[in-house]
Amino acid sequence: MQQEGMQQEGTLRADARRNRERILAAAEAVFLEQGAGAALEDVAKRAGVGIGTLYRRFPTREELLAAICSARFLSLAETSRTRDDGRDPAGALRAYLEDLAADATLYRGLATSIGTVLQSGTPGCHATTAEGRRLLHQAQAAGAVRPDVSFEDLVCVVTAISLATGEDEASQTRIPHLLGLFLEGIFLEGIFLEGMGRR
Amino acid sequence: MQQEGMQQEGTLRADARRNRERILAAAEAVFLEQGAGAALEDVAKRAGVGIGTLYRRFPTREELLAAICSARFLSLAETSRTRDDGRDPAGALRAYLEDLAADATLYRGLATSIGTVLQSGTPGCHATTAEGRRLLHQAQAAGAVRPDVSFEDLVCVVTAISLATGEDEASQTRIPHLLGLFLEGIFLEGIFLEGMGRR
DNA sequence: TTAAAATATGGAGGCATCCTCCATTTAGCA
DNA sequence: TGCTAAATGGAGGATGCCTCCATATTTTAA
Repeated sequence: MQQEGMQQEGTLRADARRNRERILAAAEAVFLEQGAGAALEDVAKRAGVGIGTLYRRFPTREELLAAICSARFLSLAETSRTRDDGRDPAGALRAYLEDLAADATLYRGLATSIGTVLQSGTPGCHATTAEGRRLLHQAQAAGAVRPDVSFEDLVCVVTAISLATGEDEASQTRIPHLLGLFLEGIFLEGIFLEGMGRR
Repeated sequence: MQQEGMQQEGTLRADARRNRERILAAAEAVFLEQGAGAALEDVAKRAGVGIGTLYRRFPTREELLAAICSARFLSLAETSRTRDDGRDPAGALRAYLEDLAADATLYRGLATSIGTVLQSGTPGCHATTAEGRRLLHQAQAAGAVRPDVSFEDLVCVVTAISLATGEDEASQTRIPHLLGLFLEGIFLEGIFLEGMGRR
C-alpha cells in the first residue's frame, strides 16, 4: 500500500535526503514531547526546514508517523525473529505482542494510528506485520492458538491495550494483565483437544 | 464526576432549556452525518443558536457527546435490565457488551471517546456503567467470568472493537467475532473447575 | 404592573493549525 | 560552465477553536 507518487528514499537528491532525515529526527523529538498531534510547523521549525518541504516529503501526518516507526519496527521484527527458537510458539507470539504494545505507547496519540501505520508499506512496517503473521501461523499450526484468529484481530487487541493504558501514563502495568485476558482467550492449551464445547 | 459549575438541566431558564434541546438535536444530526469531529460552529448553525451559547452550555466536545449519549445509554441500561432474568449471566453480559459496541459505533469518532463519556456522570452514563458492573459481578459470582476482570477491562475491550470496526464501515460484522475472542478468554466455563493450568 | 436583578444570547475577533502554491534556489549532469 | 529537473520556503487562504462582552430576555419581587 506504498503511496503511488511516493519517492523512493534512495532516489532522492542529496539535499532532499538530508532534509528528510532532519525532519524525521525532529518529528520524533517533538512527538515525544508533545504527542503525535503536535503542530507540524513545530516539527518543520525544529528541523530547520520550511513547512512546504515537510509536506512535500510527508503529505500526511500518518505517513510521517509511519516513517518514524519504520526504524523501530525493523528492530522489533529482528528482535522477535532471533528470540523465537520455535520451541514456544505461544510465548513468542505473546512477547511479540508485548513489544508491539510498548512501541504503540511511545507517544501519546500514537496508538490510535498504529493500525493504519502498520499498513503503510514502509519496510519496517512490512517486516513487523510479516513477522506477526509468521508467529501467528506458527502458533496456530502448533495448536496453541485458535484457528479463527486473524492477524488483524491481534492488531485490534494491541490497539485496545495501548489505548487503555496510553491515557493514564503510570498504568503501563496493565499491559500484561490485559494482554493476558486476550491471550488466554486465544490460546487453546488443550481445551479443544479435550473436546470442551466453548460457545 | 459531574462538572462543578455545570448547571442542572432543570434549573435552567426556560429559553436556555429550549436551546439546550435544540443543540442536542442538531449535534446528533451533524455528528451522524460528519462524525464526532464535526465543526461545532456547524452544530450551532444547525441549532439556530450562536456559537457562544453552545460553548456556554457544553464547554467541551466531550460534554456534548456525553449529553447526547445519555438518552441512548438510559435505554441501553433499561433494555439490559429487562432482558436479564438471571438465568444466563454470561449471555446477559455478552448481550450488554454487544449493545454497547453498537452504540459506540453510531458515529465515526465516537468510539475514541466512549471511555471518557462513560465517566461523565450523566444519568444515562451512570445507569450504563452501573448496569455493566452489576452484570459483571453477577457473572463472576456465578463463576462464569474470571474474577480478575474489571469493568474497565471490558470498556477497553469494547473501545478496541469499536475502533477496529468503526474504521471501515461495512465490517460491523466483525463485532461478534471479536467480542467472541475476548469473552471466550474471559469466560471460565469450567476451565478453572477442571484445574487446568492456564498461565 | 413594572423595574431591577439575574440569566442568557450571539457573533466578532484573536489565535492556532492546516495545507497549497509558486517564485526562487540548488544539485547533478553533459 | 551552463542547463534542467528537483527541491525549497514561507506567504496566505481556509478552517476551526474558544473567549469575551454589549445587548437582550426572563424571572423575581415590590
